[in-house]
Amino acid sequence: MPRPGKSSYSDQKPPYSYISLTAMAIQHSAEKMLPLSDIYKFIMERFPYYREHTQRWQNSLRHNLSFNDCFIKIPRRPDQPGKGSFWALHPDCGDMFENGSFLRRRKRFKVLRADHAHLHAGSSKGAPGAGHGGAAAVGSVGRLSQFPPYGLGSAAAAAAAAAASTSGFKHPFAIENIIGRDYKGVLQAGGLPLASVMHHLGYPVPGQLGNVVSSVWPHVGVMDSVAAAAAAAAAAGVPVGPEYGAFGVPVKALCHSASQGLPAVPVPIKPTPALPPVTALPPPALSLPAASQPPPAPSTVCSAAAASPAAPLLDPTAPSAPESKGGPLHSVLVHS
DNA sequence: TCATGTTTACAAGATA
DNA sequence: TATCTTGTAAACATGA
Repeated sequence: MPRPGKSSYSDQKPPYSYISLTAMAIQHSAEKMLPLSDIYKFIMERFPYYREHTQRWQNSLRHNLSFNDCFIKIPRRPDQPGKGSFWALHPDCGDMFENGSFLRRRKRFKVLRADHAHLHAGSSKGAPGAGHGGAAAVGSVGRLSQFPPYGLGSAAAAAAAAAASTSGFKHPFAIENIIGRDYKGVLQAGGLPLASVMHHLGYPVPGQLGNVVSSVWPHVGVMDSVAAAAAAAAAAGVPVGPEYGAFGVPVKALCHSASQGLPAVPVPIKPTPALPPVTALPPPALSLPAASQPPPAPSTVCSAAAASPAAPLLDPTAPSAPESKGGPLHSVLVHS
């Protein structure tokens, strides 16, 4: 692992996979979604290594976006002209990484087709077994393309949080996963709104969470996603209410997937070597003004999901038909 | 035309 | 050794 510099890995290739880099960029954004060009920009700004050979790595990155279920494509709103769609993290892409280690996922996030038709539509894609290693290539990513062209934004985070609260699911980029074992006591004095936000979400708030995130992802600021997204949504005049998340996404639908559908099922594999102590990592290269973020309106939260009992983990009757990124979906974490 | 997005294919390294 | 994840390349389609 290259020795990080003051704020970047200089010209060395960062030890992060494209999935991690993309997730960083998305999480760093206020709305928790970015167009492809901004993902490029984020990576190039923070990792000089990626200022060269752009064709190569950008092609790889696009491949990852399309291929990996943990990324979802969100159509632009009519008032957001521009090329390409927004990309966000799938609400259910939980626990892909082990204990917040982003160097290599412990399992691949996969979305099964079943009861998530409301979440995903569009063309089915991804011939099973093709590409990336035969059986590994069971790509079936959810697309939100049948959603009105609103952003997913914090709705994804909200759904993820709701899922976490109801099924023990943890978003891989959720603070709990990212900070892993080291969160205790770190954020006590942070005063960040995150805890209150998580509380609003029904998220199990351990009492002290915070910008430890920036220690694990030194190039990313605090991921106060929900608060930031809700604030951004409010500022943007996006419909926010019981039916819609901060960006107009029908949260009910999203939360349905979390509470009644099949949440991501982390499959324990093995004990994970602990991450290097966070103190060994460089200071964050950037930080978000998270401490000044107001808490989101509770109405953006999928309270139904939060209040519902734990969802059934698996539906044995669910069809196991060839999967693709379109169509009804279950979210599972695949490991064999 | 170019950026974006999808899909297939192969190779290397890690892991069970 | 088999499987899985990741990286890379390339062909192709689509839309601004």
